[in-house]
Amino acid sequence: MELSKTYNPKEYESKIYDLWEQNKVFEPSKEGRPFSMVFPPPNANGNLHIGHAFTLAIQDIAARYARLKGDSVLFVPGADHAGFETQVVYERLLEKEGKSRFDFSREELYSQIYDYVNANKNNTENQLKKLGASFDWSKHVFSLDKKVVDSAYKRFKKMWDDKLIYRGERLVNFCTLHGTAFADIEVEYKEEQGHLWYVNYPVNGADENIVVATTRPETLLGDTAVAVNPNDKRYSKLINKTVTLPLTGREVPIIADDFVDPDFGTGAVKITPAHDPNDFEAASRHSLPMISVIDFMGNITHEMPEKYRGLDVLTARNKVLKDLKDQGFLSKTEDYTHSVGHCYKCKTIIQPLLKEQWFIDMKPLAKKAVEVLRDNKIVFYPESKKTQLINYLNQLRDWNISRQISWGIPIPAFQNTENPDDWIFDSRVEQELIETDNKTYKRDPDVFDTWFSSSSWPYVATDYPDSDLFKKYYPLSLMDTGGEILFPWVSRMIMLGLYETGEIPFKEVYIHGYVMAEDGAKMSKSLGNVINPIDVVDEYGSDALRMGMIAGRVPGVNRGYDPRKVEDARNFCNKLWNIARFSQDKISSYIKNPKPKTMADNWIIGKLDELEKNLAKDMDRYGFAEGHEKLYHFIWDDLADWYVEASKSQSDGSILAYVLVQSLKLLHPYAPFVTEAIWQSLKPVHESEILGRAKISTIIEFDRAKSKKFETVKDLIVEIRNISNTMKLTKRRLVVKPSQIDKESEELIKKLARVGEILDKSFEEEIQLTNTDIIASLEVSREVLNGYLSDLKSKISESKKIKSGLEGRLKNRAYIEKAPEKLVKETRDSLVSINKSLELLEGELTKFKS
RNA sequence: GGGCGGUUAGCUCAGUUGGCUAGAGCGCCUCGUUUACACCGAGGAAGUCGGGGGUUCGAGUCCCUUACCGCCCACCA
Repeated sequence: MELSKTYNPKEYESKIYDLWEQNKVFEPSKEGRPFSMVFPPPNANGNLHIGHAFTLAIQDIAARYARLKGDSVLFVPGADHAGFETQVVYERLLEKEGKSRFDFSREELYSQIYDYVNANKNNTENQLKKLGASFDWSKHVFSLDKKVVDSAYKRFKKMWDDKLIYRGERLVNFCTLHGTAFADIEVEYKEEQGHLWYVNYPVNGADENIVVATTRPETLLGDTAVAVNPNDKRYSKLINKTVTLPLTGREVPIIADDFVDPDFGTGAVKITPAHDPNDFEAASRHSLPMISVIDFMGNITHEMPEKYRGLDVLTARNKVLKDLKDQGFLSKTEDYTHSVGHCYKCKTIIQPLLKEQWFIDMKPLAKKAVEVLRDNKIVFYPESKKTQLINYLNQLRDWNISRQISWGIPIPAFQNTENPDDWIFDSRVEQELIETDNKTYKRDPDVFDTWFSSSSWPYVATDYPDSDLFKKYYPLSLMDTGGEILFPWVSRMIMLGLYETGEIPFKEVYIHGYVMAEDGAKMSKSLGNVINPIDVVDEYGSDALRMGMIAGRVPGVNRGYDPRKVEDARNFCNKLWNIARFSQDKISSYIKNPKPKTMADNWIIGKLDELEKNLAKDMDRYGFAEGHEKLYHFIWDDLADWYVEASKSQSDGSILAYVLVQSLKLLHPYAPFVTEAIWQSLKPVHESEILGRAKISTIIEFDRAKSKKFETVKDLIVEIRNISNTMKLTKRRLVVKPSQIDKESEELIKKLARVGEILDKSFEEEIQLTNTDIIASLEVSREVLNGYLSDLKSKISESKKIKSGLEGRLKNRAYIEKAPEKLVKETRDSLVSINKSLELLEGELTKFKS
């Protein structure tokens, strides 16, 4: 096959992906140690972003490297229905048509969104294929697949039976625009400029006021107490008295509770149980009534005094303030900065509202998770993420799993129409009403939080509990995700995995940082700095994007996207391509274990051996960037710049073929497309039809002495090039004793250092070479030699500096005694060789003096 | 308030348990078209590793302290 001058990814990538799929390259092999991963399921509703591409790059490299090693690799793709997210996207579409979710029933909306998602699902899958994802597509899991839904029901039932699930009227984080509650972790807090208003509450039976400070004066309509610290002497005589609530005239008690900070505000705090989590807890402790002031639309409820009813929160606040002022209750106003929770989608202020919801008691689940983490049952990269996770788990509150949206898995719970406290579990969720024991039950209209189902991913994807898949591949080998879902996803997979299967869900966790925009800011549509990975693939190729993102990145740290790295990676692919182009003519047939003959042969085999071993070390600890750098420099520097050049004078191409074949294997995880494209064009040269299925092999034997000799000649060549370039030598004649150098070295020097002649005689004007053990010199003119003087002087002073450094160290007795013996020996050797070259250099200097 | 990360060449970043002359890519300068590649080749310049102190024979690496940048969590009447 004729290869074009530059590698054109577009010409090959989709064909190669088809080739892999048709040959079922990504199915787990029967033999080999199990290695398993699930890909964090992207939302089924849209396009992949750069973060997906990065996650995929990491995992795909790990998967392909495992296959290369001979592991049996299970790599499972998936898609998430992303309940709330997707419904928001769909509502935006409806909005464009002038409609809203209120125009449809729950069932209608669900089926519309289902059709919409189905139409978009292929899009995401095709993009993943473009990125080279080596998934076993036959194992694909969608989070609304029957097995996921069944598992959610089973788990809900089990938790219900274990009394881990409870239904309760609790404060939930409610977005009044979207009309749904959120988990604590979904609320976004932001610092905001506000005010602290001081309000007088007249104490009954005493001629005084108790002053409370508040940022939300409208909520005083729902106050059911005033609290002070029990040890606060200022207020001790008022405890158990009552106050008359301004504007409502209601009488509420003054209570004592430890949670009140005497130093904040006035040390007295109004208690509004229906709209503040602390107040809610205090009210529970003191059995106080809870009065809702704000409804689920964000307006003042009908239980409130008539003049405020139906007003939105802000209008109500202003009216309350005016009334307080007019009636003399407002004592003062201060500016105050505090943090306010917002809906992470629409930025509406989150209202803590009282609502009946399903909650999971997290304490026992978190406790088990902390135990396995403390026992180091799961290895984290970077390790610091484990500590962060433990801290998070230790302060975890109960999890609200009810969502008031249509798009999701219906909660399989039914309420007795006659008795609101009678709830039963039943999976007949397609019916709104069911009959059991002659009683009628009505389905809970809510759906599960998406994370409730996605947290079962590791064991659902492997078909827990009885499948062979589960037995072989669970716990998963590696879980890689971005830092942003360490808490919402990783933590819950650990807790639920332990709860349901009794085992950890994965053995290792790799947390990668975000791919930021070039300037280090977060990528976001509103800033217009988003990089679309598919555009990059179209321009530079899939391999280039992968390697460009991986290069120089460490786990857990956010870094900007660097287009220069992608471009460099594209060039690298082209370099490899051209090595193959060059090799094509040189190699004819496949020899499994060729014999290295020349110095260069032995040297490159030595380098290849070193590469394979070091790469294994890097990959064992998921050092993706380090591995990449080693491959890059081996292929570009050692193979292309030295071996290919040296081998141009060789007729036997068997070692070139061997090294190329092994290099393709080792690079394949990082650059699957270009390596496979080359592999396919080199058909007669290797044992395996498809590179994606090739296995790593032990590198053939080589002669270390010959390899070392090549290294010396290489150093000599570099020195000749250096002097020739800086001194601008046009004609290069090298003087060296025949005993110093053999025929093979001579050829290499002539060819690679562009030396015209190698002679066994002295010239009047010469520059002595000092970097190797070979005594040699370059013939130069008097003029050049004079110009060399300053170079020579700086070389000498540099060598002297090094020399004195080495001597200083060796004079230090403590160094000799305490430093490792090997190091001291190395220092002595260095000193010997620096002395030798210094001697030569100083000898040169005498030429100028004479 | 608590926790975490970053600060190394003009730019973007590596630097694994302390070890010798601190690296890479890009950019920059000089030269170059020699039977793969200009998405190229050869050579070169460029860093007192944020500041200060300490431990050590030896510190970019460990400890203390300080400055700046960024992230996360909790509370906020």
